[in-house]
Amino acid sequence: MVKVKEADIQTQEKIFNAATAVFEEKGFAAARMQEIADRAGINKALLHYYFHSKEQLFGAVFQPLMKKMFEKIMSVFAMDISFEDKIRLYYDEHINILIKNPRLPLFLMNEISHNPELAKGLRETLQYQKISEMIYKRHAKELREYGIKKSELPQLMITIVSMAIFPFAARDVMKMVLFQLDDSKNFNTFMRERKKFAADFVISSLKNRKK
Amino acid sequence: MVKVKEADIQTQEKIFNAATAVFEEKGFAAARMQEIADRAGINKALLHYYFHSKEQLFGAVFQPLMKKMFEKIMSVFAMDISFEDKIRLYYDEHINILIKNPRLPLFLMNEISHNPELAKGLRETLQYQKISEMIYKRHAKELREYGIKKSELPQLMITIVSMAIFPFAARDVMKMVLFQLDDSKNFNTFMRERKKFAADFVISSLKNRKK
DNA sequence: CCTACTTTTGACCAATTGGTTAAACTATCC
DNA sequence: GGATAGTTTAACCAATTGGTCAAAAGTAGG
Repeated sequence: MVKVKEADIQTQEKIFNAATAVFEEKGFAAARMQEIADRAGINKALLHYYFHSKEQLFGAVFQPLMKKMFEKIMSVFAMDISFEDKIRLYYDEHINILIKNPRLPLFLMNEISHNPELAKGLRETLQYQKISEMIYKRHAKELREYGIKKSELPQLMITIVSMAIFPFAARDVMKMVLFQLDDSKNFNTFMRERKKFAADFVISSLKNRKK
Repeated sequence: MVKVKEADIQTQEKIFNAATAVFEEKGFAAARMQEIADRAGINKALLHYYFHSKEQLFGAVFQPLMKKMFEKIMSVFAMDISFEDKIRLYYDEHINILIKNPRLPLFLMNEISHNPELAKGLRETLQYQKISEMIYKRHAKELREYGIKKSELPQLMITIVSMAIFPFAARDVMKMVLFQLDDSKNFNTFMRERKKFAADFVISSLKNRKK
């Protein structure tokens, strides 16, 4: 019988965590297997004992991260609350997550752009088509009132999402241009204030549209 | 006397163009000096004859790209037209540029996040403080009307900019989730339509703010 | 304690990579 | 047309990197 001892799981988990950290910090190309092994406190040979290759390890780290992030984005939009509440809840929840994982958006977007294969699973996982249909049905009245045509839904969704995600991707640029050098408290304050600003901004725009 | 023959300039330019393409495609870490030499149609030794090291070559490519892009963003906001016209002009011009250089935003943000030193020159180049003061003075009436406090100007600016830039950073994800596989015409159409959508969205929001 | 199996390690390897060197080539000036 | 200075090349090098291997160290059951 195959034994799954505690040590196994511990080691595999240690590797997984170390790999996540290193890949997220450095990106796939600049990440070093040696550094992952070091941070996991193990030998490089043991690393290859648990994960055949760098590619495989990367995949094991990347796929769950990607799935978790995109599902989180979509889940709010699938909830049974008013469109206005959805927008407020989305900014609140997503910005909270991103404050805890500020490097994630840039990491995900960059790796996917260098290897689009990585995102192949997303279509089935996210089922944008279905969610989009559902949103348009559930909020038919509001969206008609706002004058948002079905064909404009992608524009609206991307607009909403970009206001939360973009600042994290542009984080270091913003720190340099808008704030004092490497003061990350300023940035987090900015993002916490942004929850309300962004929600108000979007809702205000929708309520004022000329149909 | 130091001669600057045509061949010199040609060679240096060929290297510069090849390096720009390769760095932008692969990123610093994954870029290979050999590939840059190949694409420039020259020897790897000659590459090092014109640019001592990979770092130096990267700097020579990166700095002008970064400066050009950020100055372009700022220049529209410094013009002497109404705030509403500024917004429309900004989306029109910047999205046009980005359609021609779709990889640039992700490239710039990613390299800066991996090496913040790269953005050190931006503060003096962009002079956000000055431009921000100037905007607030020139559009005092409009901004008061919109109920935008001085402290909220960064939120507004980031909002405006994010709506144009974010889709390019998330390009491959969007292609996968929203559009058919690798059909870049769809994406460009989306972005051309976005010029109007984004401008209308921002202006509509501003005009409807509760002060 | 002995056997069988899994986990861990140190030493090692082949390929890649950024970078160098010395010689060949080209152009220019006198 | 030869000396001088800049340009280009092929061959080479040292360091790094992902990956392997065989042996050692643990672990559990009988």
